[in-house]
Amino acid sequence: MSNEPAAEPRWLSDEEQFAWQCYLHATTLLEDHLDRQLQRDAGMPHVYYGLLVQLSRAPRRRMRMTELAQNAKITRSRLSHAVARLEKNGWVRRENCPSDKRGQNALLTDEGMRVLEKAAPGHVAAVRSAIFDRLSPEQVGQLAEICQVMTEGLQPKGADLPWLR
Amino acid sequence: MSNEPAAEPRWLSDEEQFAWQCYLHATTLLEDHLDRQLQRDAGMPHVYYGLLVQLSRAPRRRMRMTELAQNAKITRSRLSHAVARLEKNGWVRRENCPSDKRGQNALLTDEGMRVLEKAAPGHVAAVRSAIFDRLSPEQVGQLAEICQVMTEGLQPKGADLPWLR
DNA sequence: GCCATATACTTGAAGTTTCAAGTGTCAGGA
DNA sequence: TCCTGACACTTGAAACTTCAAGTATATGGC
Repeated sequence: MSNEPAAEPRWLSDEEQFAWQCYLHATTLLEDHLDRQLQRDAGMPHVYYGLLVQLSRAPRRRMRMTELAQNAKITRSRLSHAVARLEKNGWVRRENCPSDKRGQNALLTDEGMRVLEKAAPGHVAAVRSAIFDRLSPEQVGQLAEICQVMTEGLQPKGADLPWLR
Repeated sequence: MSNEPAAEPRWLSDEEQFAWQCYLHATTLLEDHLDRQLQRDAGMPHVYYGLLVQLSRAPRRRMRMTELAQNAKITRSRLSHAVARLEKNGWVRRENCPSDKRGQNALLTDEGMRVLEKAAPGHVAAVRSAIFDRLSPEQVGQLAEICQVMTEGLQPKGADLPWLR
């Protein structure tokens, strides 16, 4: 009968509102902190660093663009721009995908690997001191569980079709 | 004796690494989701919406720029640009602070209030369906606790001195 | 083979954020 | 009073992200 955004919105309870505020503060402060740390120590923002990490873990240090974007949870467009920048730095290179002429692989160069290895200790230290050195093992488990639930809600079933917009 | 970034970095354990991955995925997907939802339904990104919310809750719907920036956990510079944009939309106005000629108040206009009220239900619904409708009450408490701990680590003691860079 | 549609990726412009540098005001002491 | 340094905020340029549109290849009928 009705197709509207809900007759009466269910507002957040006090507990929920509080948790939401805490969440927003913590996540923005952390992202900010990591961005600054990496920009200072490695010359790139956090997301770009994440891309290098993904590539470093991939089979031959290379990955299809779309797969990389999916793993990093960013749009293809954003990845295109990011790789363009990383390529300019000489940390990543593109190569044509042999099996699909539409496709491109992004691959981590030796220099990119060096940059990554150089930046990693500082980055881990930052993540540690912000989170894992402060939480109990139970809390780490709780955090993982909570985030998994959230991800499920945001990334429907098959998670392939309306992929990110 | 040594002043280096740590002789041997303590890497993350498997559990920690897993939790970290979950965290990154969940937070980027959520921020993305909310940005799109609000951009579509209210014509502004999530952070800007947060600013309007803060103002709507302030005494006379107005607040000093610095205080607003602190509450929202963003830099003053970012706030300046954001308010400039919101002002152009007619949702916020600036006024000189009577007691301090250096200061400015940002204040929510009636139109800004209307936009906010119109957007709020959809936003709450989005937050709900992504988080609070999926977590148990215990998990909500755990999340708040975890985020509080993180925030403490990122926002030192007095939290006023080296305030955000 | 040919067509329609889907997929893989790129591009340019507009919007947002960061960074460094700038203006003007305040507060305390010489 | 006149400094000096701190504070409140702004500004412009560069970097990054988003959005919509574009190119090229693949795939599944017909």
